[in-house]
Amino acid sequence: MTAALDQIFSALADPTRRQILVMLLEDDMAVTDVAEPFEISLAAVSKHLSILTAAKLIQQERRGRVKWCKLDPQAMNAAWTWMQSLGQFEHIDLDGLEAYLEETFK
Amino acid sequence: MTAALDQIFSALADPTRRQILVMLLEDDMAVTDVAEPFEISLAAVSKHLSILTAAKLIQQERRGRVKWCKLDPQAMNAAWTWMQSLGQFEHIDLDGLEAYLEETFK
DNA sequence: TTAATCGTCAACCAAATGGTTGAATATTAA
DNA sequence: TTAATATTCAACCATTTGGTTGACGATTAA
Repeated sequence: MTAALDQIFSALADPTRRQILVMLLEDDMAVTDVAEPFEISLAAVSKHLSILTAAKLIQQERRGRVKWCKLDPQAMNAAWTWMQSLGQFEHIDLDGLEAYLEETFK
Repeated sequence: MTAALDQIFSALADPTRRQILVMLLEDDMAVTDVAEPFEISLAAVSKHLSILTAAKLIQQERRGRVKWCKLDPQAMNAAWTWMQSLGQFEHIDLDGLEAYLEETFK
C-alpha cells in the first residue's frame, strides 16, 4: 500500500506527467502523439509513460508498431482516498476512525 | 497552480512525510515528538517538516523553544480537486486505507 | 527488398532528494 | 550564570530523477 502510494504520488508530482494524463482524458493516444506537444525528446516522454504505467495510472497496449496509451483513473483511488481521509477525519481520534471503518466496511 | 501541485504531490510522495501527516491527525506535535518514532536523525525530520510547510500541508508555530506542528488538510484541496477532475471515484478504496492505517499504528 | 516509422535501450550528465554529522542559535531550567 | 533542551544550519555524501544522444529491434509501406 505504502509503495503504491509512493508510486502514484511521485508520478503525479511531475507537471509533464500530469499534463499527459489530462491529454489522455480526451482520447487514447500513441506514444508519438503524446510526445508531440512537448519540447523534450521522445525518449524522455517514453520514460514518463513508463513511470505512469508502473503507477498504473495508464495502461499501454501495443498494436502493430503503435503503442496505445489509455488513462486508468481508477488507479488513483488509493491516493485519493488517502488524501480524503486526512481532511474528512481531522480532529477525530484514531480509535474513532478505526471503529468507523470497521463498522462501515467489514 | 502547477507549482503548487508539484509541491503538494511531491511532499506526499514520501512515506515518512505521509506518516507524519497521519500522526498529526491526532494532535499537534513538537518537532522532537514528531521525530521520536522514526529512526532517522532529528535534522532529517526537520527537513521533512520544512517540505510539508512549504507545501502548506502543515503549519508550524514557535512558542518558546518549542515549534508546534499542526496539520492543515485544506491545503490538499488543489491536489484533491485535480485528481477528482481526472476520473470519477465511485470505488473508494477504504479497505486499502484501513490496511494502511493499521500498518501505520500497529 | 528497401526504406520509413514507432518506440525503447544504453550510456551518459546535471540537478534534486534524502540522508548524515557537527556546530550554532534560542530558550528555559537549575 | 551555567547547563540543558529544542531546533536549525552548513557541509557533505550517495542515490534518484529528468533530461540528452545515438544505436537498435520491430513493424509497416513503397
